[in-house]
Amino acid sequence: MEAERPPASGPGCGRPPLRTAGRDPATAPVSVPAPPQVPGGPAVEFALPQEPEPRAADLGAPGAGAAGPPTPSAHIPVPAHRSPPGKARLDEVMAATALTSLSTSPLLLGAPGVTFSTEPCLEPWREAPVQPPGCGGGWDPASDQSSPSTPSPPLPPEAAHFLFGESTLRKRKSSLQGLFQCLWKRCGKVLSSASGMQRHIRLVHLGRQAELEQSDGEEDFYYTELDSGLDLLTDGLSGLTPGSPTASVPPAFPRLEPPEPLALPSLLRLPALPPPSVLSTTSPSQVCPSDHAHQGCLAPVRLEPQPTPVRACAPALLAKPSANPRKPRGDAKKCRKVYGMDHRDLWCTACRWKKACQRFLD
DNA sequence: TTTGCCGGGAC
DNA sequence: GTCCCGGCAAA
Repeated sequence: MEAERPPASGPGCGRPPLRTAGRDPATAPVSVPAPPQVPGGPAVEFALPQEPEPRAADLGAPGAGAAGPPTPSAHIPVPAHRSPPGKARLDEVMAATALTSLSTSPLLLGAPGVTFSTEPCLEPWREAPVQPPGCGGGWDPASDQSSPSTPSPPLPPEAAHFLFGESTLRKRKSSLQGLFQCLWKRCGKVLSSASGMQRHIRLVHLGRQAELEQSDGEEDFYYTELDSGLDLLTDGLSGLTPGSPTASVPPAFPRLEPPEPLALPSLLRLPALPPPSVLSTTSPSQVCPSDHAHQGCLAPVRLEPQPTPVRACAPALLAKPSANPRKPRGDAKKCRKVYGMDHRDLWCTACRWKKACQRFLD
């Protein structure tokens, strides 16, 4: 009787299988695979693909195995050939950028980047126009159960990095560097100061008055600092320079495009509940290589002047997990199953109390 | 239908 | 604090 207690509170110490094997003649049939969940293997793998995700990625990147070769080293190392760039190289890159972004976003083709004014509205071009007036409010009436406008505090810092960390990082960097390039399509203007660039964007692209000092950082999304930005930029493009310009674009800023053609819903759902473990165990930069469906980590995101989507994702991300904290239910057999109803006294306390099993953790 | 366990109540 | 259980949702 008293021997029972330990395992309940000490997850690591008590391993039931021993007991199971010895004393469970009756329930034996069921308890065969008691150990399966022991290896940490599955847990880790599961982390990323919460849904039939992997397939989406495959679809996006046809058998060519796009994920294979380029991704891993794509965004970190900086090839040597890039060092002596020169203006010509810049122009190339810029041109390619413009071209590619144009080809990937039909929406902007129709509307030369004027539609999204200063409205903080979340992704106006994407969301259905039916959205209620206070578009800042709920993005999806159906799933919006938790407070939409005020994301719950439990935002894992890593997640934040993953989402908008880029912009903040960039800001930090930009204070050190000198050239800033406008990322608006067909623009590519290069200025020497961030403030100048912001003004340029505000005036020329956003149609704002320069007087409106309140730069909410939105402009930051539209330009990039050349030294650092170029690397990322060219990294994204490096693959295409020689041959087909449009070929390798997708990986650059797919963040705006859901991995699946079905688009929006899946995009918003994606973040549903990235097990915190994943986020914490892998640094943002490492996440991508493994699965470029997460392109979120690629800086070039900002290549396209579509600021809001980036942010729009965040609230969705945050809202979801808190909305349904319930665990998916692990595959591990629980005390109930292992010991059976008639050996309830063998269950861990949690199981006895109908709480989450503490002995057979998932 | 079974199972895991959340939420909440009783003690 | 421990203990129990109604009831929900996933399998």
